[in-house]
Amino acid sequence: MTSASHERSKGRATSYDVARHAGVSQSAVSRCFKKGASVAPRTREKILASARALNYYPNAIAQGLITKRSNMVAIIISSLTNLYYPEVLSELTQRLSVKGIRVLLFSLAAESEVDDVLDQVWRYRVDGAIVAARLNPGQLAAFADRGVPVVLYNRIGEGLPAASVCCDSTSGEHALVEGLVEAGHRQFGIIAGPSDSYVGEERVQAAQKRLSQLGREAVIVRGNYDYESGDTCLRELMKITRRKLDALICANDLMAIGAIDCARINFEMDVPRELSIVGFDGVGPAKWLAYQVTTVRQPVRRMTEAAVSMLIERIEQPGILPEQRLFAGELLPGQSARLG
Amino acid sequence: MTSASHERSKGRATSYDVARHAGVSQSAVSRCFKKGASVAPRTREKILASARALNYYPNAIAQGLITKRSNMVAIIISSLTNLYYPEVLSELTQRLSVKGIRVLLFSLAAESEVDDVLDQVWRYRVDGAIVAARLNPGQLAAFADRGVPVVLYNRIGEGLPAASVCCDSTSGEHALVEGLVEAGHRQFGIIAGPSDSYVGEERVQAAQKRLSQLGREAVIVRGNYDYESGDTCLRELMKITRRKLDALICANDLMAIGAIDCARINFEMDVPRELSIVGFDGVGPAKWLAYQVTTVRQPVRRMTEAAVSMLIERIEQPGILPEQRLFAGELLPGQSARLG
DNA sequence: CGCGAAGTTGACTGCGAATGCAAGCTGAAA
DNA sequence: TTTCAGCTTGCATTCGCAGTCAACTTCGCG
Repeated sequence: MTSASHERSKGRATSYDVARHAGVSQSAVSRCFKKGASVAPRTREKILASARALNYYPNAIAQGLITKRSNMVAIIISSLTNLYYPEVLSELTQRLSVKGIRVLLFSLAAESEVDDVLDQVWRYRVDGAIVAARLNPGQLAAFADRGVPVVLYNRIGEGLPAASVCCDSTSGEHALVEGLVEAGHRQFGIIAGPSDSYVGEERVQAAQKRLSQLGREAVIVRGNYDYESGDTCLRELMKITRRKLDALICANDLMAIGAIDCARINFEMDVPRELSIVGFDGVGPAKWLAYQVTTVRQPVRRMTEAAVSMLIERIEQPGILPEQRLFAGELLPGQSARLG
Repeated sequence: MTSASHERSKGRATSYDVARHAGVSQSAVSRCFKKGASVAPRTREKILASARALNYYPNAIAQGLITKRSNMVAIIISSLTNLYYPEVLSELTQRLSVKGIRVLLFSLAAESEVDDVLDQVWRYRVDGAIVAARLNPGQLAAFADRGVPVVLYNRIGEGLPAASVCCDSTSGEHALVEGLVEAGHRQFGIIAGPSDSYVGEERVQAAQKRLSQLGREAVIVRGNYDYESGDTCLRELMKITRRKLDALICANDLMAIGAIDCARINFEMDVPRELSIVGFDGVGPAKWLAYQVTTVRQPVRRMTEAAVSMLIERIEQPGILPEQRLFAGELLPGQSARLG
């Protein structure tokens, strides 16, 4: 049934086995699997036939050793459970795969694990890395030190310049804030993200700044980016503002959704009539009929495409200067807020 | 600033560099990084100091070549956007990481890509694979052929026996169906998953079988596992049943959520009073206040743990017989259905 | 002081493929 | 037929590390 065991059942066939089977040298076999190499058509066919017969696949490990290119990149993501990252990860993986690059995935349960993860990253001699987690300056420097190109995703280099792609929080938050102010909201609240989230802080600061430019201010509480945070933070804000809150700006969609549910179900408020709630990201559930969150959608496809091409550029010609690509988010009006 | 360039700035330090720096042989360095090896404490310290000074990290690629163990496993997942898989992936990655195993991630955009992915899997000489995608018998046989252990996740081997972990659909669906029947529902509908989903088919068959045992039958339409499917399939069912539908069984939570929204918003029905809707999986959003889906929760943590330990067993002692581990799901009553 | 066991250490080889170099081959022009 | 350019091909070496084996230390004990 399954293809019969050929000559050497111990271990997989090597290029030498194929060479012997085809009556050529190992070099010829090697060249056969490298495009642009000089091999006569007849020879190539003969070798490929032997390779097929022996079920030969070039050993990428050995190739990596000699060429010093593993064709693997590390993707380091803090919390995959964030609902926003799965889409990013999936996009990145598929785009890299098209370029012939494999993904070595590292998922962090806690920030403290970064150093352990980097240890592994160095050992595996990855050609580059895409990082969606917080790196301290020392960790970032280590990449430069070792000549491993990095592209930060929705982060910027702290202390050192680094290649990065980000979604511009400023224009998005400004648009949201302006809409809310124009619509006549009076008591603003903000649910921030965890303090180690770069984009989270940026979003909150952008919102705050625009609010104060327009002569308003907001009460801020800090959440954790998850659904429950939306609930608990909204409760806290309602307490602080004595239920006067009528506009809520959340650092991401998931908390906005949590807050919408909490407002409707626990406080029996009408969203958006009595309370406007806005988010950020444009994740799948934000579009669900029950929520239709007013939010800013990150252009994930373009961002991942940029991340991949920036990384590949840097792998192919090391030493390119750091570059930061900023993508504007798209305002999705939704139904969870009254905008002017 | 960054650690100065030592002797050889070309490329990273090798075990020879460390050996020279410490005045010992390369073998000694190698032994230093392998636990249980015989090295005098003084020597070990001297070597580790040199390693630190030179920023040496053992080359996992070279190690893999010689030991024939890459310490990498492939994880092959069909659609990461499924909302259920991110949690699985994150769990798997972290559990494997604890065992010193790295994850090479393959995300399929289409079923047709499986063969291309497998090609890469063979090349990278992974120690094993965890597969949450449909494999045909030939593809499964290829793993056995090459001696690469596989564990199927929520799938079973078609044509060949294979190690697998699954969540038992039968008992879960039976419980749901029994509850719905006892509560006196009369017109049943089922939204199935895509036909290439093993668990999807199993769930539907289990539900159907129990329904007919209890003297009921259901109208079935096929969805795609996503939110929109819940909407479109519910509309179709309402048309077919002329709005008589009062119990809806969905093959997963995401479609159940889509159906709940559609029922409430488009058909202005009260869920669960007029229409009971049940799902399967127990994904995060199913617990959200707006839905509180009546569903069966898969014990993801135990399942991933089982998958990892089964895989590691098979890596360490090849030839263990195939084994199927079936986990019972936990009925979560929720608020989206009236159960008897 | 001698002897053997246990503990350390280094030389050497090989994992599987890529590649520079030189040799062999082909065919076209002279 | 001779000659030279342009392809093909094989040889030998290299990548970085693990593991075998033999040689060398050390130490306890008689």
